Amino acid sequence: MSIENERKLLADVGRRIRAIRAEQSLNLDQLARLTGISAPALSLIETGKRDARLTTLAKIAAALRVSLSVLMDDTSPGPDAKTKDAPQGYDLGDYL
Amino acid sequence: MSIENERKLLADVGRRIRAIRAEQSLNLDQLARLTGISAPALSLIETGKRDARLTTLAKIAAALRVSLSVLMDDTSPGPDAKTKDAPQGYDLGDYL
DNA sequence: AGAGTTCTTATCGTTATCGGTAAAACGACA
DNA sequence: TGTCGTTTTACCGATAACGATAAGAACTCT
Repeated sequence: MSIENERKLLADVGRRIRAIRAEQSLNLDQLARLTGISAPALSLIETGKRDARLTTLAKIAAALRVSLSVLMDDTSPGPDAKTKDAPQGYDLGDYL
Repeated sequence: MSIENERKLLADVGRRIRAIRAEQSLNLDQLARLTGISAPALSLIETGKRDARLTTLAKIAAALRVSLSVLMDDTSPGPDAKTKDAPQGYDLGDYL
């Protein structure tokens, strides 16, 4: 996890939240009341400037009536990511 | 989002992390070195006692080589959750 | 230009995460 | 009963999230 990846992750999740909120024609104030999260905090999250906690994201997902994984949605076809079950191997060399 | 649901969410995510870590035969110390997160912090997260930030969960997911949504994995068939795209309707009444 | 709506940014105070370290608890196994 | 490996818990200090509030941008109307 590089620092650029972290920024990109936060930006992506924020963008996704904003898109879903727009689909439902909610403004920040309304989503704030639905979630109990202040509008400024939501703004920071949507613009990728804040590293929200898990329960915060869960509140947003619940208010938007989508699952948490929809917000994470890593359907970016990275270098052949299997997205699930890759427990074998993992040769750590003498790193550990 | 009730406070019980939040606790359950943290416990579930923690349990899932622990399960995946066990599959790969990693101990907390090894995962700590892979993620840069201290072993005590990982322990708190896995036992559902800490509300981790998004980038923290992302580091764990990366180290375990699974996608973030695998950690969230809300495949618990709740009351017919569609898990995606439910933007219509949403009658907020005069609540807003 | 002025008013209205929405979003952004800033500041303050409270609380929580997080890494580090160290100590305690829990195993298993001889 | 011991020790070893692992995990949990407890403290510390630094950083950051979060709510509240208020001020600033941006954008659209008339």
